[in-house]
Amino acid sequence: MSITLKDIAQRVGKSVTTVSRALHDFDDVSPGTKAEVRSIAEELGYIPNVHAQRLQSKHTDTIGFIMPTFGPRFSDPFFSEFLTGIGNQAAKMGFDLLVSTRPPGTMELQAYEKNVHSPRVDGFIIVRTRQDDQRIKFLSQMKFPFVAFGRMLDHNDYAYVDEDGEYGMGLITCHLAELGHKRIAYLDAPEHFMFAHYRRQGFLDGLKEKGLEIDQDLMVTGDMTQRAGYQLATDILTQESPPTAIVACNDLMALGAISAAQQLGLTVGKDVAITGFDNIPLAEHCHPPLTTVHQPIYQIGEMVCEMLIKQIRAEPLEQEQIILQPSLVVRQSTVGNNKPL
Amino acid sequence: MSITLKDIAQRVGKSVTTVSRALHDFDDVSPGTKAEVRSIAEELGYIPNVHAQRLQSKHTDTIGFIMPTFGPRFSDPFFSEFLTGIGNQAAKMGFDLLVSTRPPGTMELQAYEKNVHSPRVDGFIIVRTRQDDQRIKFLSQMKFPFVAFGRMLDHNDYAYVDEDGEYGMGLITCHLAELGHKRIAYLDAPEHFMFAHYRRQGFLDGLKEKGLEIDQDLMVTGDMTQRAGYQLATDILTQESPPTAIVACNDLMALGAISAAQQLGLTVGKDVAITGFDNIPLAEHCHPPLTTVHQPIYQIGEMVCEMLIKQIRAEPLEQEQIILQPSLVVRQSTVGNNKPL
DNA sequence: ATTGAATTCCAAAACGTTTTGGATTACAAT
DNA sequence: ATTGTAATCCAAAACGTTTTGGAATTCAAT
Repeated sequence: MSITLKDIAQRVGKSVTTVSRALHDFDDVSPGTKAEVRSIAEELGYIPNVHAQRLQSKHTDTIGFIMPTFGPRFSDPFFSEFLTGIGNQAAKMGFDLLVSTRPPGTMELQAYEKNVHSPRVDGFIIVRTRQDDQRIKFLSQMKFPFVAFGRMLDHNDYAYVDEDGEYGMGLITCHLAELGHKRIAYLDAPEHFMFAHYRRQGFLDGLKEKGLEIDQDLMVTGDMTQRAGYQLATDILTQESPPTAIVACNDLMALGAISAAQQLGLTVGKDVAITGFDNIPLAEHCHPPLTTVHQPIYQIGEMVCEMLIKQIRAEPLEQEQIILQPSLVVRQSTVGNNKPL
Repeated sequence: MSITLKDIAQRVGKSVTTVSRALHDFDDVSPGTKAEVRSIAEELGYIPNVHAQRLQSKHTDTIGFIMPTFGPRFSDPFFSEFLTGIGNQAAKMGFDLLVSTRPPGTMELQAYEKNVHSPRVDGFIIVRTRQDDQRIKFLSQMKFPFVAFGRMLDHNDYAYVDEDGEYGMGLITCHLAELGHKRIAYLDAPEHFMFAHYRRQGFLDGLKEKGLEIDQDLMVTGDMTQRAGYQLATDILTQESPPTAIVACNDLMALGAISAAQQLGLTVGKDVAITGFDNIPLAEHCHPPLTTVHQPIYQIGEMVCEMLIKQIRAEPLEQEQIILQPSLVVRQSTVGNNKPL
């Protein structure tokens, strides 16, 4: 059995009330009693029963994160890094982290409902916002605290952090245009993802800015995996008039595209330029290293978590909505130099 | 405010006891009352308060998973896939999942202690077992339920699932030996990891079986990241008498090694053979595709979770200890054929 | 001596559930 | 009429905490 306030009270010869208040440093407990209570609590190894606390206090000191997973073989490096960010920050601020995994859809929404109604968490972190995002609509309507990584188009009165994907993808497109590329393919993600929307827009803006044509045949969509990148790039590079550059909307697809190009005997960075987006750790140590846009996922995880906890505690936020300006990371997948050292 | 048993009791005109027992289908409640209680509960949208339930019932219906993370930029595809496995299985069996992130060490052990003493979870899932694993020692000593992914050497009386890394690495080593390789380098992981121990053993056994010498200069250790694989392979391939094959103890380091070799102008699969271990999704779609040993991480996550929940529920396990026999996946990083299609 | 204020304490209620240990009623068997 | 049994119900206790609303004591000011 574990130690309760009652046990301490008995040892000290005071009431449970006094012990509780001593441990919480109320000023109607004498310094002597406080010291004694604390020392005995320490000695007995007292750890409060969270369920009693939560039942009484009506809050859970827990934040919820429902991971939108796709299929069983779900292996996205984004999540482990992001999770580390929120996990570390939550621990630092004294919160627990409740994680669920659900494919987007009905079951996912039910998980939100369950956790809201039975008060399992005090707030949610939402990632990969979507057009017409049911999660955000539901939580907004319930007035339940949440912070999102990602914006929405119509709905703008909630707290979020996002990276300016439009700007970032513009940087990439201009970079390629300045290297002389005219026919540039684009490996898109499903359009319901907001990040895909912004990045695509940035690509189109970039083309326009540089006076380049948009070739619809060179715009294809995949599921963001390396496998998809491989297949789409293979298709595109084997058509009659292949592009000289491939812009992938994320690093994973770019890595697949690199493999595809190499499989076709092309030298990436010379015969064809390929770019990604996210700057995952893998991007630096592939061959050739990938030109991409950096996204500080770990830090975003920390920020989002901190904002959520402040919101839960009703502390003021300096900024409700944060948009990070990304930077371009130029590597050899666009600027060649693949000779042996 | 949310609906409680009291609210239902008032509406039905029965006691709280009866309402509770009706909802739990006890047979000392008349069928008519049960029906009425249920319909009213449904109508009011009753959801039980988990904290009251947990305070009363002494169990949490929650399993804990403390991710051993290394540094902030922690991006290991293993974790998202494994997490999906345990998350899905836990949801299927009606359990919540509490996740923490801690670098191995004191803070990590404190997290276990906190979650055990304040009864936050009913059991733990442990991954990447270590020599002299404090987590396992602590939980065993506390008689607190847990299931591990991974074995230990001395301590064997706990439930686990593991893949036979010794056998798997033996397969790889023999495969390379049969291709005629004599000088084979080994990219090891830190020796305190049990999986590293077994895989290394399999490599050494394989060499011995094929009558090959062990060259200590060709055995180097890294931190399992792609970056480490890149650097170690660069070192090894630029020494005076480089190996003809590199065996990495995991896929991530193997991918780094592939990049390193390519950076040096070598053709992987022809000039040098490189192998991994884990068969992460990336391994299939890199260039050249990686010869590796498959590890069904998602399924292992499911299994471990199911075993843990059964253990918590005191249901019998068919098997307390499961060792999976892995299979070799031969791809072009060892068997060449890198011509354009 | 009385009043007032400060200090230190605590019994009881409350949070929402489940469990315990009967109580009540109805009805058949004696 | 009494006993036994089955069916149905419930008051009260319990889980461990925090909060409420005082009570008791001390000591200084009047």
